[in-house]
Amino acid sequence: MLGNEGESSTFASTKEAADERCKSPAVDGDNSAAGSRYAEHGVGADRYYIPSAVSKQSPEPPNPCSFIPYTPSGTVYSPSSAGRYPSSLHLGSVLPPAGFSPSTAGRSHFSSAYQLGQGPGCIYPSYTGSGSALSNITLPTAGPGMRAQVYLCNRPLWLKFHRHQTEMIITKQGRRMFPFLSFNITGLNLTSHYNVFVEVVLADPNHWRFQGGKWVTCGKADNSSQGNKVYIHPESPNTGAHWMRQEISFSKLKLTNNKGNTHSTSQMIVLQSLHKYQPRLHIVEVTEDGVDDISSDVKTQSFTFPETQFIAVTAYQNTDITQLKIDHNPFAKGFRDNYDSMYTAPDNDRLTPSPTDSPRAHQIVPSARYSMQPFFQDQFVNNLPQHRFYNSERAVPQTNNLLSPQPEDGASQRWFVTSMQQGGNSTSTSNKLDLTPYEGEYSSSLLPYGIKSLSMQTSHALSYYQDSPFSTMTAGWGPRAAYQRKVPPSLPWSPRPSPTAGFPDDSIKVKPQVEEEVNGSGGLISSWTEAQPSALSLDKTDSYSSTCKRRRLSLNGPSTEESSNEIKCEDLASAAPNSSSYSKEAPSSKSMAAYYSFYTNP
DNA sequence: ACGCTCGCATCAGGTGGGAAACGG
DNA sequence: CCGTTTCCCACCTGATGCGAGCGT
Repeated sequence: MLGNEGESSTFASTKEAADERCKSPAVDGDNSAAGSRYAEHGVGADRYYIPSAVSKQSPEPPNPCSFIPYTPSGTVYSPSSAGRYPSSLHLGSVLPPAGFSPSTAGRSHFSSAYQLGQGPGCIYPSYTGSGSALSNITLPTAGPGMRAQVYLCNRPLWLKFHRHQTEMIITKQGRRMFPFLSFNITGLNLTSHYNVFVEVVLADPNHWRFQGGKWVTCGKADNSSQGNKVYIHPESPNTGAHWMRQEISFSKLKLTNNKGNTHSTSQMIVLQSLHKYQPRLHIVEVTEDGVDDISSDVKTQSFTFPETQFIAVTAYQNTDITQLKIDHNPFAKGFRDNYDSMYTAPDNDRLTPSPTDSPRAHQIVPSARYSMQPFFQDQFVNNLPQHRFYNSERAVPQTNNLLSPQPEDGASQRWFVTSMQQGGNSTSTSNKLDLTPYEGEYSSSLLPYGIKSLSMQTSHALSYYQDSPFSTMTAGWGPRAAYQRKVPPSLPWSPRPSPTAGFPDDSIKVKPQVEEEVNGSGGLISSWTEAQPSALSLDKTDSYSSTCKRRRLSLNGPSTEESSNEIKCEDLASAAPNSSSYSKEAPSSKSMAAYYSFYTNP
């Protein structure tokens, strides 16, 4: 479809910066992204980020370029990533420590680390033939502003969904995404103006079908689809300072299958059911009047987060996804059988949900909510989000990473291809792998949060938003107070603590898996892949499916418990490994330190 | 008396489920 | 016949408006 066709072309087509985009960033990003995507998934990608400049400079071959600069960090990953995905994934997990420790170092590190960049090939577009254009595009190191870093604010939530192969409902009138895309951006020129928009491109050349409890390919994707594939952030154009001041949320973005709707096109992205898509974030420097600066191709930067890929559906296929949506989407509270329990018992829900749920909150928290300041962001980013940050380059880098890890780019590509061809399974597997590591990180943080928040009280008033892990962080910060105020009243559930109690078990259970995964980079992958299917089935049966069923069937009485357990497990598992990494990372600010320590300690 | 804050009610919009309709 | 899509439903959130209470 559109996306595929050419990212470059797509972009070009895209109104705003089509021209420019074509040239560069977009393309690069796409490619890179794609590559990373398949190879690493989100995980790897997140972790690895490359300087935008680099990535842009040379998408494909570029990798080398981007790489070079970041090599150092790259090296770190390379080992891990080098081998294969798994490794990369691991890397991601691993990297954090190394890269993270120094905030600054961390960044560079990340950049290199991030494979996310994904090579052109990875993404479907690339499939079509990626673009040389991309590769050609070179980002000048461009000014300071050019080195943008993007952090996926609600990544933990995305990872949760990604694990089960995210599904997004598309309706005639348009349906919002959930989780929705929310980013924190750094590295822009404060005074320069940028257009920020999301493009959704075909993630692979397959048509998907849900059979036997899992997604399998069935035929080729319909590339002929037409319709808007780009959603421009309503606040565009705006200054770099504006974009970096707070999280950039695309919560209003709607997905539709109604090609005929030209009116609402600007607000809706037209997709085809049962096709897999990959959202991409594009940042285009424009003139003050919002006109793309044609003169500078370089000014376009693209970011792809593999964990945000999803399959468009008109009705949910996987009950796990349905349950996740219900548990985390505030608007779906009405479908929570154990609504009460969720608050009381399931920290997980609360914890996870809230953080995740309130992607906004997450996002907001870090930036807007707390009114993070640059330094904070850096810290934040460096510490936690590092993984998440991507430089525009990052995309390339990712590829690089992939490449790096794998000496042969081609190999990486093959891998991608294979995965794609394989179908959901392979992809899913990879995803899972990636996810785990990341999740671990996040989850770890989350869990603690959850626990704390619960005890603290927050969530309630805060509801979804508060939950965000950051909230905990916040706790340290001023904001928290506010939350507390509200919470008390609403919080009937002092019980939260209990949930915590529950964690231990889950955590323990989970840990083993995580460790295994982490340990063998190569092994991990394999294990994951294998696990996935089983894992999925298991998970479903155990946690989600049970939950789902319970909800619908009310099979399991204590659905809440199950759900909570699940969540906990995930979080905990991830947390454990990560926690260490976090602790390792040096929080730049005291608050951060406290924050981390807080989580880690538990 | 004026201004501010808080609480309640209302409305618009979003969500998944289920059944019906549609198409191959 | 089967899979997919569409429509309607009940429920929930969030934003907004209005009024009451309180402080200056």
